[in-house]
Amino acid sequence: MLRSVSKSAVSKLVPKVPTVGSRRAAYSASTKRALIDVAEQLFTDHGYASASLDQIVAGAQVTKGALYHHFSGKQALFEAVFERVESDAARAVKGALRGHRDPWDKALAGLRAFLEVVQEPRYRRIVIQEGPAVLGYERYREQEERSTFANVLDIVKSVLAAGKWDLDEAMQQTFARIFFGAMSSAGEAVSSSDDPIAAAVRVETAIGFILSGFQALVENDVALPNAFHVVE
Amino acid sequence: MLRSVSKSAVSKLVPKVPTVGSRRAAYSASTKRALIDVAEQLFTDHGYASASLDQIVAGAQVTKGALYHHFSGKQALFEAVFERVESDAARAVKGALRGHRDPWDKALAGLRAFLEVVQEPRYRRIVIQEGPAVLGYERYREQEERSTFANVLDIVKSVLAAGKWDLDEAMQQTFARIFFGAMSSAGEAVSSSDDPIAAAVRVETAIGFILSGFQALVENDVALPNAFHVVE
DNA sequence: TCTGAGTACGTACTCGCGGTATGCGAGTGC
DNA sequence: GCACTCGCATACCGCGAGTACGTACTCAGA
Repeated sequence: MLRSVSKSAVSKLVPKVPTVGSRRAAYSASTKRALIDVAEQLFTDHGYASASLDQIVAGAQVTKGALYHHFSGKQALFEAVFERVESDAARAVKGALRGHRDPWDKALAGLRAFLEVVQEPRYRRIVIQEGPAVLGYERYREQEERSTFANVLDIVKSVLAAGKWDLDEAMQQTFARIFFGAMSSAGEAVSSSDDPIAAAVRVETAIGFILSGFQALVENDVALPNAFHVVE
Repeated sequence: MLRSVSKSAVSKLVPKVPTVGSRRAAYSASTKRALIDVAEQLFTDHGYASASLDQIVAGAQVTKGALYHHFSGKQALFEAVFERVESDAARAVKGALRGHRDPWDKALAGLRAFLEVVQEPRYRRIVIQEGPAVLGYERYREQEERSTFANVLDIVKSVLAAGKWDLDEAMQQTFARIFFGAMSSAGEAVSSSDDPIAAAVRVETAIGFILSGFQALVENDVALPNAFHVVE
C-alpha cells in the first residue's frame, strides 16, 4: 500500500478519513477499511466459505501480508464485518424508536424498522445466516446482546412496565428472546418471499395482532404465574 | 470394507440391518450408516468446517473411496445427517401431539416436546446453528418445511380454526413462521442457559401467556385486518 | 537534514483438506 | 465357474488458509 502502483489507488480513499493522526495512520486506516468493505461484499455475495482471502485482498488491491497485519485471520475479518453490519442495523432500529412515548407505538415502530433492516442482503447473510456458524453461537450471542437484541430488550421492558407486573430480569430476557426470535424468523420469511412487501404486511398484521392480545392481558393485570392455566 | 481388517469391524454392525437383500447390500448399508453415525458425532462436536473427511472416514473405519461412493461430497453427507436429526426431532414432536383434542393443549404439548428436542446438542448444532449456513437458506427451508415446521403449521392451523376467522394459506404460514422462530430462539436460550430447567419453565410460562392472550382474541372473534389499530 | 527504529505492508512458501482418477477383489447372476 | 458389476482402497491433485521473512516507507529525535 505504501508502494508505487497501489499507493495511488488508496490515496483516493484517504479523504474519507479526516487524516486525524499522521499520513501513515490514515493510509493504514484506509487499507483496513478497504479490506472490510471488500470482505463485506464478497461474504454477502458468495458466503464465508466461498469467499477466498485471495479474492478479498485482490479486491482491496493489497496482499495477504496487509490482511494478516490488520487481522489475526479470516474469522477476525469476518467478525469486523459482522460488527459493522450489526451496529448499522442497531442504529437504524434505534433511530426509528425515537419520538415514541407510548411503548406499544414504540414496539410497532421497532418492528417496522427491523423488517426493513432484515431485508438487506448483507444483514440476512452475514448476521442471520452465517453469523452463528462462523462465530460460534456463544460469540454470536455476545455481539447480538449489545446491539439489535438490546433494542428488543429495551422495547419489551418498556412494554412490560406498562402493566402492573414486577418481572425479574430473567423473565424479561425470556420475553425479549421470544420476540427477537419471532422477528428474525419473520424477517427471513419476508426477505426470501416472492413479494416482500405483501409478506411484510402480513408479518406486521400477525405480530401486531399477537401484541394486541398481549397488551390486553398486560393492562388487565392478569396474574402471570397462572397464565398457563388461564388457557384451560 | 469388503477387505481383510475392516471387514470384521463392519460385520458386527450388520445384524442391525435384517439382511433383506444380498450380503453385499447389507454391507453397503451398514457402511453408509457408519459414515452417517460418525459424521453426526463429529459435526456435532466440532462443527461442519472443523470436522475433516479424514477424521470421519477414520472413525467409520473406511476410506474416502467409500465416502465418495455413497455421497457426492461433504455437503451431501451433512445433508444426510441433517435429514436424520430433523426427522427424529419431527417424529418426537409429532408423537407428543397425539391424544390431544383441544388445539390449545396440543400447542402446549408441542411446545414442551420441542423444548426437549432443542436441548439435544446435535439438533442445536446441526439443524439450528449450521444448517442454514451449510445448506443455504433455501435448501434449509425446504427441509424444515416438511418436518418440524410442518408440525408447527399443523398446530397453528388447528388453533386458528378454533376461531371464526377464515385466513388464507399465506397468513397461516406467517403465523406459523412467527411461532416457529419464537420457539427456535427460545429453545436456543434454554439449551445454552446455565439452568436449562428453570429457563424452560420461563419459556413455557412466557409463551403460554402470549398464547392465552392470543386465544382470548381468537375466541372473541376480534376482526383481524383491524387488529393493528385495536392496539392504539 | 540525517538517521535509526518501527510500521505497514509484499513475496514466497508450507501444509491440511476436499475432491478425483483409477485399480482391484469379493459377490452376484447366469 | 465365469464374466461382470458393485463397493470399496490407494494414490494423487489443486486450492486456500496461514506463516516466515524481507523490504520500502514514515516519522521522531538529534
